[in-house]
Amino acid sequence: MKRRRMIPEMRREQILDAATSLIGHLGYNGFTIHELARNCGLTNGGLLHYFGSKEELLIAMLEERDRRWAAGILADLDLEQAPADRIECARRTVLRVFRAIVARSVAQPDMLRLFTVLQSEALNHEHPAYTYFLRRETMVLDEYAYILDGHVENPRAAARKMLALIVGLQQQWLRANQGFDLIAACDEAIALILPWATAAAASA
Amino acid sequence: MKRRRMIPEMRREQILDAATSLIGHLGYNGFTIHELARNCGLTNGGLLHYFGSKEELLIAMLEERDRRWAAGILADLDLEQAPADRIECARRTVLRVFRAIVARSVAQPDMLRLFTVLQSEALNHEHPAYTYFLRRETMVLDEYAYILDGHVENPRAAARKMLALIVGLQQQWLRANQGFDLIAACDEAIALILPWATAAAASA
Amino acid sequence: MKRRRMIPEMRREQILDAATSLIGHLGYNGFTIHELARNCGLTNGGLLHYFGSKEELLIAMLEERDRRWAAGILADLDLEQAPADRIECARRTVLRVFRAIVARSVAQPDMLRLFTVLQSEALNHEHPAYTYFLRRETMVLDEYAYILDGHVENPRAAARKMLALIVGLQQQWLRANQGFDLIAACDEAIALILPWATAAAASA
Amino acid sequence: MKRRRMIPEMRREQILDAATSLIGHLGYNGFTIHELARNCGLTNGGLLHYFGSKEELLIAMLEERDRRWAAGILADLDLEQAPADRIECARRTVLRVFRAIVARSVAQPDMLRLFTVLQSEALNHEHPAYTYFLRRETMVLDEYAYILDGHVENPRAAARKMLALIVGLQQQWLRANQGFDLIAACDEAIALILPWATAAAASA
DNA sequence: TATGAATGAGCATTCATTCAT
DNA sequence: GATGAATGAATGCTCATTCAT
Repeated sequence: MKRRRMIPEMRREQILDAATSLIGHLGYNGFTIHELARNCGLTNGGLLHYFGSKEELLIAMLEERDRRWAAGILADLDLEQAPADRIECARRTVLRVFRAIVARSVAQPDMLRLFTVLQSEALNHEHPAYTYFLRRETMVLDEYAYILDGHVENPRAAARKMLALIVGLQQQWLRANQGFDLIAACDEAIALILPWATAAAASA
Repeated sequence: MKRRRMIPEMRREQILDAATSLIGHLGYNGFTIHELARNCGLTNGGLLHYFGSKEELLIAMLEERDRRWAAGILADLDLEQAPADRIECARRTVLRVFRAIVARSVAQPDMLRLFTVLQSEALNHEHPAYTYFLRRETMVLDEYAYILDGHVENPRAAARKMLALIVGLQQQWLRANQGFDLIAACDEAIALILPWATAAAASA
Repeated sequence: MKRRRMIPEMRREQILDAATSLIGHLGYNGFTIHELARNCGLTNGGLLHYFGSKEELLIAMLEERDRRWAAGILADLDLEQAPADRIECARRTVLRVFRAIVARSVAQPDMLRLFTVLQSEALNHEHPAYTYFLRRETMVLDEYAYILDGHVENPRAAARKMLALIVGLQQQWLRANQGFDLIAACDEAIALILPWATAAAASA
Repeated sequence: MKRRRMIPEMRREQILDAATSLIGHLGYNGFTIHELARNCGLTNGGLLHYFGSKEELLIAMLEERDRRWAAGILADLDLEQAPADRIECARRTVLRVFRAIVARSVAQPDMLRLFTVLQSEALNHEHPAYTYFLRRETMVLDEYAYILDGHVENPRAAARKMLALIVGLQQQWLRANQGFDLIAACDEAIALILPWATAAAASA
């Protein structure tokens, strides 16, 4: 067989792309190094040349994808109309942030799938990504609470509900094969937590 | 080793109990027939004597557990103070139903775990429980919408949000190692969707 | 393929026989579970049904073969002309013991090979049989010293030399493809350490 | 990573040093090109640039080390007090030769280890060093017999025993973690074969 | 001279499943 | 009703080797 050498960075990218889709569908326990390698047009060992083991691959991918995910959300925010200060939490900004989060999921459903599937699989203490998602959830809740501060009575509790709504609706959306308008559904959900949002949304 | 013959029904029960816990932690892809058999004190082949294959076991267990789950919720409702008619959808009844659903999760966290883990794993079309959870979600949403009918503007959309909130908070609760008051959190969440619930709850 | 079920004890025996030869030729690092299984007419997993892992197989085999080896030597001693008491260390008995040891190697060269190859491979601390052979050598030296006590000036030092001679000559004999008379060579060697042996041998 | 270019001869030397230790501990089957390369601070392919394959490396190393080994022994002999003629086999010379051989093992235990481990591993006909050690043993026995000629009754048989004693005691010494005086033990052993050695040693 | 991407074969081990007992 | 011997496919990973750079 021909030996197709690729620029390492592109190869890594290719592998992470394929892994995102594969793990997003089959989970960490369900996918195999072999199939991932095949999807990338190389052999078993060739793939492990980049990521020493299945577990390392998972962690490396999660971190890489998470960075990109966050960057994507921030980019969307800047693109639309950047606020002078991201921390300036005017009502419009708060809304725009949560909408950007949801919009990202719609724009990249395979990445949404990845996080959705792994997040549940990683409820188990022995799962290699258990710690990762434990920390991530804490961070996200902190972030949400921070953003909501000043806009609701109990920011921590509101953050929990906001995250629950988004996560729950996303999961329904995936199961329904993306068969309803996730952004609209989330908009309504956000309006539950931020009552003034309805009016703001109308004017947006 | 001693050959401990058991009454078939008890054996089945024992296997399903063990499977609930094991699959709840490791998922369908993550658990092995061998470990399940070991947990039940019998061998590989002995277990498959009851359920012909891993897949059959999964489906049989899901149906059995689902029945029991629903029965448990109904029982809780009757126990407290059964309404003359389950379909009589007075405000108090609506509240009691959703509270009973959440209370069940708190009472049997291993079963909650089972559904939570499988529901995400089964997002994949090829997963043996894909169809099962697709139907289940449809049914649950129908049921929720039916219950909420007359109490909210858009029952279908409200059902989506209600389910999202419950599912999302349950997942957080499991990840946080049951470290917050799920019932209280859900009560607040329910109150978001049913604004009159706060007052009702206070009087309850 | 036909499923040839064997009586477990016979299968174990068959596997240990095949393993003795295979490991004796290739060492622990050199042989593969697959080839051993093939030699026994069963598959990879079928073999590991008996011995859970390569390492377990090695240890189990060593212990089993060692027992049999010692039993063989004792049997030879009894057969020829059993002394009233094995511990009665008259000159003739001492001679007969060492001769029986060597005779055993000649009678079962594949087992000699096994011990010879593993003993050197296991000089490494990380080798799974390192501890085994460390203990074994200590025991053998103790035993030799015990037997030689009263017949030489320094029994411990004599035991070292006796063992060195036997081990060294056996290795030469294996490399020479059994091309010289090991028993004669060892007899001469024994006579070096037990000077009265020559006369005794002549009269035996 | 920095590409540290070295003078080829030094690199070869470095590799052979590392290989001596690694193979001495793990054997030919047990060591890996990768680990050897890592020990030398270069990569897999970089190492094979010097020795085309694992097998070639082994043979090259054996020959190189053997030369050095013999040279070391001769050097030791010359250093002490060179006899006019190495072949002048006066009693003192014979003693000094065998002592030099043993002393070399004590001075370079990693090289002793190398030969000890490989010698047993190479009992197998398929081993890449089989022929090498077969020839080597023949040569050594010839040499020993030549040296012993005139000093014992049967030089060939005495050579066998002498080699067996040295090899056997060396192996014990390695297993005992060098926990006894090998030189003293060998001196005694030599005295078994050359009875006049005791007196000679006393006078030396 | 050396790197490191990639192969292809092979490794010990695991797993769901079958089936004679 | 249950055991446990055995299969056959698969799994993650390792290894010696090749070769473009």
